[in-house]
Amino acid sequence: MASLQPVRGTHDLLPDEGRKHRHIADTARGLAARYGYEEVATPIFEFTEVFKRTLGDTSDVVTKEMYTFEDRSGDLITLRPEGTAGIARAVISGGLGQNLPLKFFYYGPMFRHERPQKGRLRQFHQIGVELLGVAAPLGDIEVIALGAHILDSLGILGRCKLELNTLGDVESRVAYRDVLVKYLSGHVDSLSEDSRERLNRNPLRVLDSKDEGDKRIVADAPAFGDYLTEAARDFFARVTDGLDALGIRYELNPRLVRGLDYYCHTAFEFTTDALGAQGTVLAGGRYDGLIETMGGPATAGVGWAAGVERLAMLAEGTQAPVRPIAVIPIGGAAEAAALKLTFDLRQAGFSIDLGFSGNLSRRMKRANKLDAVCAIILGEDEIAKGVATIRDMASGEQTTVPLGEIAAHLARHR
RNA sequence: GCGGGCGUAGCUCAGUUGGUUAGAGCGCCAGAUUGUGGAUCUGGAUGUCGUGGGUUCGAUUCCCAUCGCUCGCCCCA
Repeated sequence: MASLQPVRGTHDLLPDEGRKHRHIADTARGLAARYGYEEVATPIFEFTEVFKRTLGDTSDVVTKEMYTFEDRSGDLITLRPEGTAGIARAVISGGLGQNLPLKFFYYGPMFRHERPQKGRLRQFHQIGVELLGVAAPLGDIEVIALGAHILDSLGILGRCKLELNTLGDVESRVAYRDVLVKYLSGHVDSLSEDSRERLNRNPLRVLDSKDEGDKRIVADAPAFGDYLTEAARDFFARVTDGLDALGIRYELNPRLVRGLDYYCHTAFEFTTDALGAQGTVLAGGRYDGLIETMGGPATAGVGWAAGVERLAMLAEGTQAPVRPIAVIPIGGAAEAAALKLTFDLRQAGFSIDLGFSGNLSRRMKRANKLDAVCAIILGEDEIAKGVATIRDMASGEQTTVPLGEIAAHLARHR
């Protein structure tokens, strides 16, 4: 702790990158609103139990990545590693289930104690949406369409592909889990150590293993598709039909398994190969059992989350900084007048930069660096005549304007 | 959590086969221009050579540890 370094895996969002984040958040928020999803913000910490219960005791996120601490009242608190659990909790504690369906958008920091890498931080930001109370495939379709729409608006849909799978309903999963465990148990000696562990805790995850040996075994495993109930199969077919109808392209990936335990039916993931090892850009799925698991009424849910830092690395656009008008006093006598003019113009809705010090040349340089649209120059000559000189920074053209008419003269820059 | 690479000015990087004053470009500051920015020219300031320890007459250079970044594994957004 000798040197002043930021905590590992955290970093400062300075103006340049901050504007990029805002561009992404604003784009997403705007489109979400167009689909009827309103922004909500839940606390960034919750009782640890909220995440333990919802994410599942077997997930890595819960077992080794949470920032958990005891607060001064002895409560066990966790910094949220993702957004869905907090929203589900809010739905229950606020009795929001009375007003289904609920359509929420969120944006904020998340915390996971992972090894930092490109596109993987310990404090990172996610945008996400949750649709609660819609059990029909139309919900899955809408949520995926919104995700695709946002990626498209950010100009990165073309570099992503949508992978899609179904995890079926509980009945399907129980049936499949049995045959899968039976099959894998027959090959237990050839499985990787990780997968042997998964076999006990969460066998579906073995399907997702990157180990070459595991892949060979998995290749001959019974297919989940054969064990789907008719209802689950039909549900998934209606989702894919809907995507087809909207012209949203996808690839079926039977190996796509979600890391968090609360998912069922549709699982999807927009991935890219432009980000190295961190290929997932926007991912989510259906989680019908979640709210009930937490002690609320049975409530259907679908949603997704996307990493803002990852989106920022892919997206080209950014929010342009505000171009100010520079007010430039020359000499001590003009400063009082400049101060007053500055604050009056700000009240009138203009974005004004009043350099804090320096002579005319220095202040002009500052105006130029800030990309000011124009400079209002106030010197002794001007003050004596009750006017100001307004210089258009692009053309260099200067006009003399009476002090009382400045606001009107600048109206187009408001 | 495991393995590989890297760490020199605000930024991008050169360099030192261990030896006195560590460099460039960009940026920054000042001047040419005490009432005019962007271009140009001139000058200037920068650094505990990531940190701590060891070897050595001497370490930015070699060794160890540590922190950070990075790539892969893992996990995921």
